[in-house]
Amino acid sequence: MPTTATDSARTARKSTKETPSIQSLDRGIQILELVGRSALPVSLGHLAAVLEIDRSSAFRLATTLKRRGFLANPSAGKDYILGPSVWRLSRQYDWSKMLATVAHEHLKALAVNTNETAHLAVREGRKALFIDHSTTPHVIAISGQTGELVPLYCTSHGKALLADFDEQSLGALFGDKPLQAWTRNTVLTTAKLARHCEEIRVRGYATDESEFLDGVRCIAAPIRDRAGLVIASIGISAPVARFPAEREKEFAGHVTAAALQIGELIGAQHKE
Amino acid sequence: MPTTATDSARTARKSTKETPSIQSLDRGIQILELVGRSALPVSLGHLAAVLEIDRSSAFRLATTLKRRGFLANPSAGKDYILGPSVWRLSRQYDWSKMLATVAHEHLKALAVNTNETAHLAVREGRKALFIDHSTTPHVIAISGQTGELVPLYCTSHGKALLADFDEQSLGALFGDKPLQAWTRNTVLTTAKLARHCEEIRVRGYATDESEFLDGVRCIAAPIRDRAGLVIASIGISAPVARFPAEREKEFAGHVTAAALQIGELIGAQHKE
DNA sequence: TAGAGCTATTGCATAATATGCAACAGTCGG
DNA sequence: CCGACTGTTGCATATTATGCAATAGCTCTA
Repeated sequence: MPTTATDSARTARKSTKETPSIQSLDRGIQILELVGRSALPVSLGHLAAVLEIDRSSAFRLATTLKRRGFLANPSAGKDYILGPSVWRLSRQYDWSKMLATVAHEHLKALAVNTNETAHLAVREGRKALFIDHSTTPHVIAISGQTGELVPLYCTSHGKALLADFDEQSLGALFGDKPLQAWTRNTVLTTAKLARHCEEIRVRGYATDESEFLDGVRCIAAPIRDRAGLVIASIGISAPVARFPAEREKEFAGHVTAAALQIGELIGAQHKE
Repeated sequence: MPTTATDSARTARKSTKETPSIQSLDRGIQILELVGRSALPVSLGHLAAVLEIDRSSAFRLATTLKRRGFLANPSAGKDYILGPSVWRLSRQYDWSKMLATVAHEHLKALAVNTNETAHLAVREGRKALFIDHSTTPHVIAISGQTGELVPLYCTSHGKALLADFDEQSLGALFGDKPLQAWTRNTVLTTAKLARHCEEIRVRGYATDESEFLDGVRCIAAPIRDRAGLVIASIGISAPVARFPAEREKEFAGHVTAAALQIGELIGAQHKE
């Protein structure tokens, strides 16, 4: 079995270090990934061909997956699609926990690199929810409360999360209620907000020039999944004194890099 | 290995008939299910205990799963939570396809039992989308176009999908635009619609008394996942001539039973 | 209708693979 | 500093997954 040797060699150099992977489980997962990736139902032959294993093996793996509800047969015939169990699993789970987990090290790195407080946020209705943060030992620090809800339209995280919204969607989201002015800089119209969003899409990051809290500047970048959808945001906050305009580019670099890395982690997929 | 013998015996008598299940893949899936079900991170020892396998085996299975991103370790330590891959899989997938698949046989059975056209629908914004249908050989039949979009507020499917909405949420959904009157019976206010919804929650099914198309009566029931959320609807349509009031109870029984069965299928989970 | 060519499915012998055991390492709490 | 616990690795064994080959079901076409 020459394939096996090559395979384990590739696997070995990977992440954890070198605990051997269980072959049949790994193959089962590959089947799930393959079927999940394909828009059309996948035939048994196709599975076997891609994994380079015998049809009978593919059949038995697929059958096991089907018994557990991870695969299903479209009404028509015998090709495979993902089953209800995958859905169930993802539904009953609190994903912000997972996000926080995989992103935590990057968050910490960002805090260290910039020497400022870093936050991780997701959208929750008309608010941004901080699901994790990492501080640095500063006398004056932006208090980062994980679990805190802040408005979308006047924070860097909020605006990063809105990056792909146009004026119409913004209107649909915020309704006709006027936006509350938190500081002199708060953006108050969806029209202006839409222009901000456009800029965010172009630059890759959002700013908050004391639009929510006086004396605080923030930068945040949208985290996108492999399909390009914004699923979260990562950024830093600092008192204006420590965040002069000339540092923006430097900070932005760190923030967008972190966002990209996390996005790739979420969308990560092993070869073969 | 006495555990193994007992285990395979249990597995063998299961569903599809008797193609043997692949042990290690099956165990890996059990781990996923277990971790997915648990609110708290799961320790290696716990995994081994529940599956009744050795700690080392559990470790190797979990490691394989982790390599593929199906498990992850919370920032803290070495316990397991579900990983990003599960999310990815569920995200990039069109679930209405899967729903149609698992529900198709029930849909067909419903059409046969009632001898009328049966439909399966999901909510798509402010519309109900028919994702599958099954007809019976009638001269006069309600044409069931899979892929068709119909209004939510004046169809049995639509109202079933709105079952858990109160007047406020209805207002948020439909805005202040007045509802279009399709027939003399169309419900035109969110207040009245909210009362319908309440009735649907109590009775378990929604009706359409020619509120969208004259001369057509429909019944539909919400399909709920294990958490109780409405995810789809199933129902039948018939010309008024074939659908006298006295048959409503009979039809409703069929429809709600089908909805329940599909919901259980979606939420299905293997023992052990 | 028969048959060719396809795909799914099952039987079986073999060897590779997953497994349990046992030893090791790392961590926490006293 | 020691003991109890959990995670991790080595290794020998036999269980288990695998590939091959044969069968069964299906579709298309001649």
